[in-house]
Amino acid sequence: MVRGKIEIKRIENLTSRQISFSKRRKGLLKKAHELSVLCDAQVAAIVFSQKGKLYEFASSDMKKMMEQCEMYRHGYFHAERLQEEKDVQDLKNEVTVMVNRIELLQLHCRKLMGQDLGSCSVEELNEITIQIERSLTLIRSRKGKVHEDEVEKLKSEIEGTRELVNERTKLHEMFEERPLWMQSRSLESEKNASSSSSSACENVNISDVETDLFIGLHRSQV
Amino acid sequence: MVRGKIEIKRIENLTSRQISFSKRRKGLLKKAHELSVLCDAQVAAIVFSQKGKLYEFASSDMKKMMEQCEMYRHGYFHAERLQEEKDVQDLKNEVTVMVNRIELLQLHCRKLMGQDLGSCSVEELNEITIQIERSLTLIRSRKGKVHEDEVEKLKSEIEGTRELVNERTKLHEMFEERPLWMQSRSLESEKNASSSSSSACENVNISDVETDLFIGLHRSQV
DNA sequence: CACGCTATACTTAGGCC
DNA sequence: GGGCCTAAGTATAGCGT
Repeated sequence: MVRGKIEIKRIENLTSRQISFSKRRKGLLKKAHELSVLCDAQVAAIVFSQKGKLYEFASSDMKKMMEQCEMYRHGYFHAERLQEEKDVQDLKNEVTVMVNRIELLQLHCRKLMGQDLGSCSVEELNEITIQIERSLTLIRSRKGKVHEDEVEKLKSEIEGTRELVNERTKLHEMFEERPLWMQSRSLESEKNASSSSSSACENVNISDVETDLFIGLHRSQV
Repeated sequence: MVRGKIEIKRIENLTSRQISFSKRRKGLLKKAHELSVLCDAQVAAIVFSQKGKLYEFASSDMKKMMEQCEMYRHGYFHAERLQEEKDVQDLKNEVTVMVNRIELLQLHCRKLMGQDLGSCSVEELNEITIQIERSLTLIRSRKGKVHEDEVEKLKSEIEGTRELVNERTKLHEMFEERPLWMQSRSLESEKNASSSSSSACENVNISDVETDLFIGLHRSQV
């Protein structure tokens, strides 16, 4: 029956090929199984027929590996994948909500700014007017407050300055004579008045000499 | 040499097992190859030695499949994965931008409504005041317009009503005689007046006849 | 380990049911 | 398709090198 040894190349006769496929496939899986048992090894053999039918052998560990592989191939880990999709959907929803929120806020702002009033009913216009008048009151009161504060601040600054001046004056009083010219001038006028009217002549002369002296002192101070 | 047929169970002798493993492994891969060629099928055979060394045969398509499988196993498709991560990041950025946008808008709104003015400088307060005053003007003008429109509408309604009344009156005039008693009475009085003053008597008679004719025509039309 | 040998066991092409 | 038969071809256990 069987003559020469067969050549390893595609069997052209369909029937023969199908028969061979069946026999050899069984043989291969059997041998895979024998190998895995006899030699205690991890073995897998996978065969697809031309029609796409799957035949396989896999020793226990291999089986696990292949299942994992299959899981990854069919849209990787389902749970993970679903979670990711859910997260993305949540984010998108969030964005939508925000877009709406922004539009509403914008509309509100625009209405407060007197734009896009075309869609407003008379009631709405009244409400906005009331709101804006209230705003105006609030802002004016705030401005008033700010101004008051400023005035207050300036006043306290001035107060501070006056105190400094007072302190300086006090210090002058405590550690110095009152400026001499002040004293002398007042004395002078008094003396002139008194001298022109009726007083001692030597006194006038003495004050004259003293006056000269004071002028000199002032000039050196300037 | 080889006596009885061997039993398919783990070979206890290590050396024998290793030798068998080597021989049978080669045999298996050879048979896998033969099957794939002879029968034009997709075949893969994978063997791990106890030491973890890998030996395999895979026909072309299987090779691709296994590579894909490997890719999936090592953190599924890189490109896809990266794209997904990028998309998520983009969405998150978008959300952040929107959150900022909303905060700004809210602040703007609140300021326009006279709230949270604490942080405003005098200049800003002035700006807001100007804006609000402008708004007030716009809203009032809008209100005025709305009222005008309403008045206009009412007026035109009234006008419409009046026209209807006019039309009704006209129709009455066109298709109906003035109530007979009115006409007769006025003619009567005129005749009485004219005849009683001074004029041709035949003329008065002729007009009487003509009037009678018209009355006849009108009655047939109604 | 790898290779060769050899007797034996296993596989399988071809045929038939 | 599957099962059986048979003979030729193949694989391989156990041995030696």
